[in-house]
Amino acid sequence: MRSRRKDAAKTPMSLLAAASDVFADKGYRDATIAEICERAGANIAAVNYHFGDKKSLYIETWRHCYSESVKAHPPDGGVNEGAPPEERLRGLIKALLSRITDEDNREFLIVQKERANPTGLLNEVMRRELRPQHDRMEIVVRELLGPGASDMRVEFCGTSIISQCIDPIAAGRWNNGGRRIPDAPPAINDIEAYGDHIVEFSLAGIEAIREDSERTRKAVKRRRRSRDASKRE
Amino acid sequence: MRSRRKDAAKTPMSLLAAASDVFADKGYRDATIAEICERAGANIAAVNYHFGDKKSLYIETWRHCYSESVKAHPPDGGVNEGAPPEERLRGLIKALLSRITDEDNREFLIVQKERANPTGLLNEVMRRELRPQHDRMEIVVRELLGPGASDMRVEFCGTSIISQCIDPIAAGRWNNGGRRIPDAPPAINDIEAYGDHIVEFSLAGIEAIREDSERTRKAVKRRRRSRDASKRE
Amino acid sequence: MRSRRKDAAKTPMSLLAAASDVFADKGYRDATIAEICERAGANIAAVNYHFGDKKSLYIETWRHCYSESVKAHPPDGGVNEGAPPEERLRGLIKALLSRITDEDNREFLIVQKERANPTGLLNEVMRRELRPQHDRMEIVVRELLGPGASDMRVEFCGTSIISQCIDPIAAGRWNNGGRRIPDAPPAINDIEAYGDHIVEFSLAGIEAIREDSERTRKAVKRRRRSRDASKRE
Amino acid sequence: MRSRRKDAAKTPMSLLAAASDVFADKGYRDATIAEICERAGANIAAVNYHFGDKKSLYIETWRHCYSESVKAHPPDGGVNEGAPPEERLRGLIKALLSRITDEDNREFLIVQKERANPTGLLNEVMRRELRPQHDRMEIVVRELLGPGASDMRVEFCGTSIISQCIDPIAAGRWNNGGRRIPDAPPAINDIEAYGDHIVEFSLAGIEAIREDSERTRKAVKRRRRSRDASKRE
DNA sequence: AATGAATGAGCCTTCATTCAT
DNA sequence: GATGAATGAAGGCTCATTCAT
Repeated sequence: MRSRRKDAAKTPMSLLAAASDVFADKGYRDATIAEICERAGANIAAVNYHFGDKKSLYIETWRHCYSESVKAHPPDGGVNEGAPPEERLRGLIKALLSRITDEDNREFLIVQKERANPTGLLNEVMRRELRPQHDRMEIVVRELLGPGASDMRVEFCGTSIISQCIDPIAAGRWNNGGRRIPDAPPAINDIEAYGDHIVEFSLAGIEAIREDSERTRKAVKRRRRSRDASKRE
Repeated sequence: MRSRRKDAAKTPMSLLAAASDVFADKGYRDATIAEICERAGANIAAVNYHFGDKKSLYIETWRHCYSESVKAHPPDGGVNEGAPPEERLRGLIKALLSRITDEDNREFLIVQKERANPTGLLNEVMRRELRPQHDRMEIVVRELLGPGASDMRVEFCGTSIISQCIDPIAAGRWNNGGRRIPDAPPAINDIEAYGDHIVEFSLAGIEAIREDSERTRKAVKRRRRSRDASKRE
Repeated sequence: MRSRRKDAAKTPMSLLAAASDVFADKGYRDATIAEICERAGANIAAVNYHFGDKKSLYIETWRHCYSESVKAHPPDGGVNEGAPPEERLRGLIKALLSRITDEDNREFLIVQKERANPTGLLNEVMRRELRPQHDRMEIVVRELLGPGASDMRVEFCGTSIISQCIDPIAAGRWNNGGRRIPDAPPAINDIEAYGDHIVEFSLAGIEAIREDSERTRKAVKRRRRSRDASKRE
Repeated sequence: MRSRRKDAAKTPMSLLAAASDVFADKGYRDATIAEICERAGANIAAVNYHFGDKKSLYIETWRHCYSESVKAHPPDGGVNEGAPPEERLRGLIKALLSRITDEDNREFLIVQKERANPTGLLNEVMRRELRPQHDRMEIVVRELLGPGASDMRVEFCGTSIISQCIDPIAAGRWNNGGRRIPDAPPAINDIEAYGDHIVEFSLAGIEAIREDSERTRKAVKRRRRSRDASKRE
């Protein structure tokens, strides 16, 4: 007979694991407590007993998945902080892609479902994830754009990069075991190549924006100077 | 009292309108026939009478929204087919953005919900939309990349562009009446500016990929020539 | 254009024909007005318009089927009233069998359904059929059993004969187009042979009952006489 | 208040009992889960909780009724296997009659309803009952008919006997608490006497068929012999 | 005379949650 | 600490019937 003490925390963990799968697969509403308990090999009352209600389980499940996700995928992609911004950008992109394409990662799937059918339960908790991700991206992008870039330009570039990573994966537009809708838009077969593409594509995009940005600033300066001059006249 | 006969086609239209709102807001599963009928001012059996069942109403609703969406937003953005590819790209991006940020457009929201929680009911019907969209993008991108670009590079660039458009909107990361999650990553306030940004960012990205692509081809040629030469020796 | 006058009675007849099929196939409860109207090529309100409600249609349908059934199958089997009782019995049996195995006859099927799930709607109307059938049988059986047979013996013999005819057909235990439950008890392939069998089997049965009946009467007489004798002593 | 735990198996049994009554009374379609639950003193969701759905409850109910029926009415009527066939026939008839007239027996009523309005749900399960019943009858009948009887004659005699038992009861043509259609054909008041009648009637019928059968065989032999003789000449 | 849109009651089923052990 | 029987609200769907033309 197994020790009761040791198994004490076992059922909640099984429930979390099962809930991760089911919530990731079906979203909050379509997931049923019955299925979660069954997959966890637990009683149907186990969720309410251990977590209070479905909502709390949902939040707890996200936390669980998020912490596992962070553990498995350091957000800097293993690139040193002192590395040149191009390398750090590559690190961020690679890290993001590898995180959201990790087949063991339920957290991204849950967030995607939540994004489509918001329960509002993860609002508070998700900011802990999305905000820093964006901030990290912003720092690198700002460095690449140069000190003269406006906040809007920085944000736009950050959005461009993150969107390129997330959208095709969120849309299932990549070859994940081949279980995609046939005849749909082409899937991404080679995630690594796609990552390289994003880096190359985005660095060029940023560079163009930077040049444009500097041109604009000079033009503004010029305008301002000539205006000042005309004022002085 | 209003005439019943004259309103013959009115109830189905009211149902479609109500269903558009509810499905767009809650997705297939969370939407209830009761709410749809109530909003349409119809009896609870009206859906089954006019559309057979919830599934058929769902499909019909998407068709309805899609046809309205296409009517309101021609996919070429009003740019002539003979225009230079840069202009046509700008047209595609503007058209896509204006379509999916149109507050009267329920079709995009329904597709996003369907993407997250697939019912499978729109598979066949959605291909009619997604496929052409992708194809149109591919044609312009291929023209911009030049004849030497591989299929994969064309697909990647197309994906990059479409993703930049869709993802921030899908994520609600734009200022749509201010009903956004507070303290979330920054919203896009100026959709028009964001569109211009995508065009500039992406044209530069494509140009970089084009140059890389041509370099690669030359390198391959060089290698081939030298290999042939060494063979001949 | 067809004359309206002539078609005046057409829809009710179509409805009766369709209702015959559907009621015979599914019974009162499982039959739906929608299906009946659809099969009749009539509007869904036609039943209520022409017959008032489902119940009235049901009764009217039975009447319709019954009168057609009687027309097609004279209950004496075509045997002359002056014929010997054995021949008249054969006539009754043949007539009953041919009526209830007639594939165009819906009346028997409706009665069987009504028997299993009584609506009570046909009670009054069915007596017009069942009573005379039983009475006719009783007359012949009484003649065969002789004047000394008790009412109970007459009834029992009548029941025996009618049951042999009805039950296997009601149970679908005959080869009606082969659409029977496989591996069920054997079906009757040759209805005519089965009819001959019933006649032979039943005549012998009646004869035995008759002999028994007479034996009993004599024994009773004997007992009565001896009892009277002992009384006199 | 009664203990819940101890009553663990009580609700399903109550449901089965209530379902037996309701299904026997109204058949599958007309029976409602609401009524069954109400009669069982259970919640409306109890059926789905304990049996999954209405169909499963139906099948389980039949199984329940059938096993109770078999327990209460051994099919041989308590007659020893070594007894003469006349006695064994009497045993079969008495057993069948007592089973289907047992007022506690719901199984027969359910089968009759199923026979009229087949759901198909009991097909597989009913063969387990009908087949053996028929087979048992066939064995005795064959013994009584003698070795020369054709299969068809055996089947016909078996059908005759079983039909005499079932049909009047199925038709409600017996005095079951007086709740019969008034003015209908006469009811069987004395089931025991009717059983005796069936035995006497049928034994005579079988004997007649046996003699006919043997006559036929001799005639065939005679014809064959004379044909052979004429050939030899 | 006849239609078809519309109704509302009722049915089966699902599911998160509670309760007594 | 943990179970599983039981609950009740709610959802989708069917169908006989009604109503305004």
